[in-house]
This record gives sequence, C-alpha cells and structure tokens, in this order.
Amino acid sequence: MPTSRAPLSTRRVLKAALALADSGGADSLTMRHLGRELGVEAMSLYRHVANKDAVLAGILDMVVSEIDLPENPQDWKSAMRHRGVAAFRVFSLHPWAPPLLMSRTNTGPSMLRYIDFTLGALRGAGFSWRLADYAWNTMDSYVYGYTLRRLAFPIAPADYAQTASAHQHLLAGDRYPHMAELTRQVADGHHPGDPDITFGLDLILDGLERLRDTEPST
Amino acid sequence: MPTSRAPLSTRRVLKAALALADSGGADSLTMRHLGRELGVEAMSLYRHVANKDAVLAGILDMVVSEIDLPENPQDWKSAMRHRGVAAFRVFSLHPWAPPLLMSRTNTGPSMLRYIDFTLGALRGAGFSWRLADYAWNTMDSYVYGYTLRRLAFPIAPADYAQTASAHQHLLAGDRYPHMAELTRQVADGHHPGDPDITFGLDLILDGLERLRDTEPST
DNA sequence: GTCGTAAGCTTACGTTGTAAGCAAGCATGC
DNA sequence: GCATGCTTGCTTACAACGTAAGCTTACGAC
Repeated sequence: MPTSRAPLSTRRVLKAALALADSGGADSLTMRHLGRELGVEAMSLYRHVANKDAVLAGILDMVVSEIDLPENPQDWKSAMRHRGVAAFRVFSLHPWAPPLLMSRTNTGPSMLRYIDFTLGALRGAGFSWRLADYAWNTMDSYVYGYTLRRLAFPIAPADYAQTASAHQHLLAGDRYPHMAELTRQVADGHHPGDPDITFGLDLILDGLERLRDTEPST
Repeated sequence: MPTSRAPLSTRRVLKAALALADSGGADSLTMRHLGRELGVEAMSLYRHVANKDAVLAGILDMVVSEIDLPENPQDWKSAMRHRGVAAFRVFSLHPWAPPLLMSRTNTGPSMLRYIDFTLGALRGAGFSWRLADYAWNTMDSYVYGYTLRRLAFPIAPADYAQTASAHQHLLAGDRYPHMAELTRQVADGHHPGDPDITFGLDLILDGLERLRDTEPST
C-alpha cells in the first residue's frame, strides 16, 4: 500500500465531489468516479462520509456559501436585488445545483445564514414579521424558478434570434398563432427574447414596498 | 402464452406509467415495475415506447394537459391568476412532475397550447409582444418556483405552528437571531407561516399592469 | 400450406449505491 | 519488544436499473 498518497478526509472528499460535479454535471458524480478521482476505491469514501446523500448535502452547502451577501444592508431594495442576482450568478457557475437544491430540504448553515440575512434586512426596513416572511418566500420562489428555467433552457440568449428564425416553420400551422408571431418578432430582431432576472425581481420588490407602506402597522 | 390479456399500446403504457408515478412517486416508475403492472416483461414495453425518456415526456404532457384554461379570457388579470392557481393545483396532484418538468425542455403540445393561450390573453389586453413575452416568463418562473418549494417542503401548512414550536430550541443560539424570532412568531400563532400562491402572483400581475400602462406604445 | 410481420419473452451487459468482512499500518500499554 | 486495538483503505458481493440483441409465438394474406 503506497503511503505517498495524502490521506482522505471529509473535507477533501467534498472538495473533489464539488469539482467533479462542476466539470461533468450531476450524472458524473458517482461514488466510484469520485474515488478514482482521489486515487482510492469507492468504498473507502464511506469512512469519511455517511453516504452519497451526505456528499450532496455537503457540496450544496458549499455552493450556497458562495452567494455574496452585502455587509451593511442600508438600502433594503438594492440589498434584495443584489441577493437575487448573486444567487443566480452562483448557480450559473454550478448549473447542476439548483435541481438538487429544490428536490430536498436544505437546512445547511449557509442556507440558514442566507435566510437570516434576508429577514434582518427586511425587518430593518420596517416590514412586519408576516410580510417579511412572505417577502423572502416570494423572492426566492421567483429567483429559483427563474434560475431553473434559464439553466434548463437549451438555447443561449445570444442565439435566440437565429434559433427562432431557424425553427419558425415548426409553428407554421394555425394551432399556435401567438407563439408563431412571437417567434417571428424574435427572429426579426424586434425584441431580445428573454428577460433579465432583474425584470421580475424589481416587479416583486416594488410590489413589496407598496404593501409595506399600506400595511396596517403591527 | 395467455391471450386473455388486453394487448399493449402506447396509450395503455403511458396511462399505467402515470398511475404508477402518481401512486409511488418518480422513483417507483421503472421499466420493470411498469411492465409488472401491465402483466408483461419490461422489454415488451419497448415495442410501444422508444425508451424511458419517451415515457416521461408522455406522462408530463398528460399532466400539463390537465391544467384548466378559461374559455374566454375577458379579464386578463383574473385569467392569469386562474392559470397560475390551476397549474399549482394540478402539480399538487402529481407532485413528482415539477422537478422533471424543470429538468428537461418541454415542447409537448399541451405546453405549447398553455403558452399560446397566455400570449393571446396578454396581447388581447394591450401588452406589446416584448412585454407579453417577459410577462409569461416572469409568471411562470414564479409559479414553478413556488410550486417546487412548496412540494419539496416537508411540513404541511396546517402543522407549521406546532412544528415551529417543537423546533425552536434548534435555533436557540444567536447565530440566526431573525429566524429564531420568526419561528417564535409562528409558534405563537401570530402569523400563519406560508404565503398562498396568489400573494406573489398578484404582486407580479399588478406590476405588469403598471408597466403596460406606462410603456411607450409600440 | 407458408410466409411476413408484429408482439412479447429471454438472456445478458454495464452501471449504480452500499452492506459485510478483511488487511495493513500505527499508537499505546506493559 | 511486543501484543492490543483503532483507523483507514480494499475486496467481494448483491440487488436494482436501462436497454441491446436475438428468439418464439400468433396471426392475417395469399
């Protein structure tokens, strides 16, 4: 048995797992592949990690911890916008993560920190507990939904116009008249084709602000 | 070989697959299990279905087709609200569906019909093509995100208060002060704990209406 | 009859997560 | 010095998965 190899550790296993998922997607993260990457048999990993589920929970928390949270949230609205954009950016770097994140209950420390920050900023801005809770749930529903849709969509925004014009004929009949016309608009360059995440985010933030200002004080 | 058995067909396979997913979740939908349910070996299914992916696409389209769309969308806002609520209700009956729906590109006929209806309603209400496109994307991001979060969350809304009070001690430290206080508020019955889907939906619809009314005419 | 075609079956392969038990290295007690 | 026990990694094995390849049986057309 060669001792020239650095010993395993939970930390090392998780880092390798994250690298593996980043480079090959969720499907390439198997225990055997992970072992090979670390120069070790698959079963050896189980000395440092309870099972594959623990590996997933671990690397998901690492991803969430990358989401940047501003230090001093003075302006709650820009803090919230920043939070949503930062989450989207991080998930774009780890596109395998959102589907996993949504399909399990995530109570890792980074997620708790992320939520606690949000609640604090909203409370500091004068939101009631009820409204603050509704607010972060609403924002996150949108941000996660937007992120998932965007990451699952196979066409890059830069290629929208070209792809639209290439596929116009598929919608040629009159079964989907509005989609056909919309596709034509995109193909002709009359509109870019996909909203930035800030479009819906600002819609929600403006609405929340109005609710806060009209809410009976609690 | 007993001939007393009804012959297989694509339709019969898909119906059985849908029933299987509904009763046992996505994990219980395996080709072998599906075959057993139809009194047939797994490989026999491949006469009527290209592969498992085709089965998934098929039953997802069946689910989407269940989403109720109003006949005459007079009032665009209530039509859009109806659309979102109907989607959530259908997905709640098939909780295995949303994660699958989000992880693939769905261009089945039911989905196209659903989108075409939405675009038509928005256009009829005076939205520009650009804004109508942004609008449905934003609504769907929210509706899917909300649905996924709700379905993945392990606590039923009716049990929020009880669960909150049972788990208060886990947040006892001062690492997550705002979450701790929010949990206390829920445990004490000061607020129900989870927004209805219409909370964020109406926020978005009001914002969209304002954008439509201030948009330079195109 | 016989022949083509369709429907279902059998067998088999490679891959997955992981249970169970073994083996080698090392620190400690005497 | 040497036995003991703990830690770490390895080996073997199992059940389940999707599905490729080829076989068998039933049936309608001529």
